[in-house]
Amino acid sequence: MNDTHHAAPPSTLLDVARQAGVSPSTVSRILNGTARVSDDKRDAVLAAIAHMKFAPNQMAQGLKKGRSMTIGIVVQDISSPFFDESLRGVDDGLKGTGYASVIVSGHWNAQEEEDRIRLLLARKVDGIILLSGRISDQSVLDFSQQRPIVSTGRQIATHNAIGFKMDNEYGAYLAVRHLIELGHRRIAFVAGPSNNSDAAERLTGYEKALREADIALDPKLMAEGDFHEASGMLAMNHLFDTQQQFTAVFAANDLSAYGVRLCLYRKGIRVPDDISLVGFDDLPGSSYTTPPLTTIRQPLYDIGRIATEALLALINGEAVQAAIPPLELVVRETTRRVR
Amino acid sequence: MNDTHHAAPPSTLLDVARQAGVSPSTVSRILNGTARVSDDKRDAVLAAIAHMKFAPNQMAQGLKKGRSMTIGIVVQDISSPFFDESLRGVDDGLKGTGYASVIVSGHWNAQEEEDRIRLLLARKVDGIILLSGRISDQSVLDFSQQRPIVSTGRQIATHNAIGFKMDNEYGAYLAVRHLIELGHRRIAFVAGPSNNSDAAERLTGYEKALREADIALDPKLMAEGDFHEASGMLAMNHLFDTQQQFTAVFAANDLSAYGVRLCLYRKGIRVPDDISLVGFDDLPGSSYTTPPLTTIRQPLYDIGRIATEALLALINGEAVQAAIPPLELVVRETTRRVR
DNA sequence: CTGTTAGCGCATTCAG
DNA sequence: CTGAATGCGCTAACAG
Repeated sequence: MNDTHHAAPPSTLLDVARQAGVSPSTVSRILNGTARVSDDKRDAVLAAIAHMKFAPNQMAQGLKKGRSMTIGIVVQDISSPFFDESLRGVDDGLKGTGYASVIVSGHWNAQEEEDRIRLLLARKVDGIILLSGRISDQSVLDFSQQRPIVSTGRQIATHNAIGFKMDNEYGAYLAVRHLIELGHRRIAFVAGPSNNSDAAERLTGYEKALREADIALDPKLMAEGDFHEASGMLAMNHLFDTQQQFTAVFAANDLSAYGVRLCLYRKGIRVPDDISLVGFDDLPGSSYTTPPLTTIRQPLYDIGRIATEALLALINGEAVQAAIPPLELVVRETTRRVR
Repeated sequence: MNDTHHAAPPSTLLDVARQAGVSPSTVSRILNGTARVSDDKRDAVLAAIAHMKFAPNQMAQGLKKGRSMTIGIVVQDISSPFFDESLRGVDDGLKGTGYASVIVSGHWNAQEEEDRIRLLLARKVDGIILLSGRISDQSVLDFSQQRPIVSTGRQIATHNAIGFKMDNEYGAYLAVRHLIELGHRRIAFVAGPSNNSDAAERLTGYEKALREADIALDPKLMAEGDFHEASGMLAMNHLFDTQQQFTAVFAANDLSAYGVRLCLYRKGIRVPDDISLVGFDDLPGSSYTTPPLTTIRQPLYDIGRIATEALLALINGEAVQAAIPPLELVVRETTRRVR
């Protein structure tokens, strides 16, 4: 079973010290730039390091320094374009810092999310970024006693935990107002899951825009989805099955807008000629749908990037001053003036 | 600057031992099930653990046991649906194993990829999964001297490194044959980057299918893209600009097919009525394009999952027997018989 | 400028 | 069944 000839036993700092004829501390000093070292010794050590392809054992370093040089990222779905775009921001934010990240998923389940966070804490991550968590603010605050935490989707600000929150209500309001300005008055809404706070806020924005335009809210024009494509399609089918009349649809996120789009295609309804469609998020794929999707742009990449920079600041005890770009309407080609 | 009242100083195994009135070794034994312990002491220890919310420091454990319980994943683009779908497979494969993963990106650059791998090795990951690497097989073999490696896209099999390879040529052949069977003879090809081996193999498959049907290869019908949407659109524009005639397009991957689709939409060309389109990958989004994309299904999720199981087996010195489902044609709605 | 010493938190001999 | 002692690989005083 077990092969034992794995070759090249990883060399240690001690090996390097011996080979270079110096003490371990000298090697350590050179590695960390902790103190001045004479040129000849330095050269010898560097040569030994290169020769043995030595790289310090990060677990040992971490144990000693109390810093793992690792941060934890909690997402809810590791293969959703929504999270992945932010992860790219995190990745870029970490570039050149020496930090690596371990990514875990809460799968939209509060219990699992807490378990994962505990796992990260046991791994001694130096900080945590929470992307769209389900757990309570209080939990976050509790966890932040152990390690600094940056979270999206919540309004917190302590010495060890900060949160960024997008104004979902405003975004939805922008989307619907755009439709209203184009002359639409019968505007259907494919909502997100009611137990999701972002979804709830977007609903509020929808309502607000209608109210402001003196358009009566019609519950029959609203169908709940779950933020995925299939649910958008289902919701739309339901609207048609119940004979609703409308000239526009606002989907609570781009993914469900894709589903709506497919339903419309199946029914031979043209977009935007017959019906206008607006999404929310502006996922990378939304500029390449047919036709390109009008949507509310959420700065996903920036969120990841800024959260990372904020966390690094927290870790280093620096003051954090983070500003995330606001949501904005991106008019593409799925909306047009009602005839 | 630095706040020092971070509260709840993480308790150690020694703290637990003291609180329970036993020796550290006893606590360790209970934690690891290493030896029998009397019930009363066990209860006391368990109580102390619960009371102090103790969780063993994984860095210390790792240093001691020589196992970090972490595996490294190397992708090329952290926010590409292609990789993310495989990452989901990895995530599921790791579930319940106690392993966590640190994901790094090589950004399609061999040098960066090697650097990242060295980083992972320095972090003492217990194994590495390489998703579509750019580095040479020899490099992989060299790295595998230090830790087991499972890689996709290559044909290797040593005691410490195994590779899984999809038959890209066959997949492309399937795609083009499908088009030919529908009566198409002027089939354009939007290739992938020529320095990418998958792309090269897909080109070979395209050529093979044409040859088999006695259709002369027309270089003017081929345009090189880079696997991204924009390049698909550009390539298609180029084909139109140079007045090429064709009734079908085979795009080397789904992303570029999306770009092709948009170009066609812009020109008012209907799919599949005027032109048929086939992609490659079957990304999650491809069932929701308008119309849903006919493509070659690549078992992305399974690849991640199976690679993970294989790696875990390698780590544990078990025999690995992995079989990845073959590529298959998924006929959806972007292809139809030529009129 | 440099070597010696002492742990970081834990698992594992080795005695009892 | 259980405690004392030792060391994983590295850094940080502490002396020179």
